[in-house]
Amino acid sequence: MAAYDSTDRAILDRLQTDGRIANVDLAEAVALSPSACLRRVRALEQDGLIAGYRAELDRARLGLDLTVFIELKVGQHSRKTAARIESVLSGIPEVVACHVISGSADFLVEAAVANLAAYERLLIDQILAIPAIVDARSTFAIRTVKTRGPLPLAQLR
Amino acid sequence: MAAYDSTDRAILDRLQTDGRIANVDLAEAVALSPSACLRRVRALEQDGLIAGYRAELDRARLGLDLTVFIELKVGQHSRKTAARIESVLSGIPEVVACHVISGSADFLVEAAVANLAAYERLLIDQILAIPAIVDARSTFAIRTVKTRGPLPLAQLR
DNA sequence: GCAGTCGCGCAATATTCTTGCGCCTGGGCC
DNA sequence: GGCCCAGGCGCAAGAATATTGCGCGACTGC
Repeated sequence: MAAYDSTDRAILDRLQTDGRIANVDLAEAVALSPSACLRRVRALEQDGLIAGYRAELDRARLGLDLTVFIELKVGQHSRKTAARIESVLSGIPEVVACHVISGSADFLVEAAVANLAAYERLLIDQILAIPAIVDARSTFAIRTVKTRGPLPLAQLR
Repeated sequence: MAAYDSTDRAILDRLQTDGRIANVDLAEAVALSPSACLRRVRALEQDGLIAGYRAELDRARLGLDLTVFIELKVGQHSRKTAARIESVLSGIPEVVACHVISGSADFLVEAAVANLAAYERLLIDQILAIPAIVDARSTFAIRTVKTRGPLPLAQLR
């Protein structure tokens, strides 16, 4: 499949908001029969547009009161060290997101931890323990206005 | 409800990975009968631990090739301007996350856009158009190692 | 030891998912 | 203009799943 219409967009839009909506209700919301709707959803999954479904948990209620952004600098760059660093970082449960970035740092990591003590353990024992990481600069989220918001669909063709 | 056990954790863990798993299968995965499992899930939803369910879309396939982090500085701070800025920022579809942060900037925004042209429009027409925003520093994600990863559950009591 | 509470599994019912099928529509081609 | 084909739809039936009431057993606190 290569072209998507406004119905597909409506489906994606709805599923981004409520990923567990019954197909019957989704169908009604986008003005299709359940069978046609389900076929569209399956096609979107097949195409990889829908990568999966996730339950969205509440950080505060989980006891994760601290969201921290950590910029990391790497000493000697090489394909090998980069791969190693990435695999270690993404294996840390507290690491919720991780990007290779432009600018003065090399990685931007988002971590969710319970408190400052947990943050310290994460930073010292896990992140700074990675060889080749020479610097870390942390920024704390004082308040989260929006997180994991829906992706825009306007550009979809 | 106030105390959670390892079965609750297992349920949350599973639902974070596959938010649309059939209750029958979830029940089997956590070694419960379907009815008991469903009651647990409902309780977790009621408690707000499960905030909702979302379809996870693929940015690249949506045509969102650029993830940008934008640090914003605010000129004169006041409760009112802060509230205004937040509401405008979270209303922008491209803004996928937004935090009030510590450090030299005031806001950290994550935006998903199609390309540099779209980024420019977002920055100039939408973000810098907000009064009281005096500076913006953008960092581009060269590659995304991990995004919207599962939250850690180890600290849950 | 006993009553109360909580959470479980079972089973029946309601709801939903899923798939085959025939129909309609629109585009390309004589 | 008319024909043929492909794609997508709705309908309907059967399969699977969700949902709820109910009784039972285990643990708690007295």
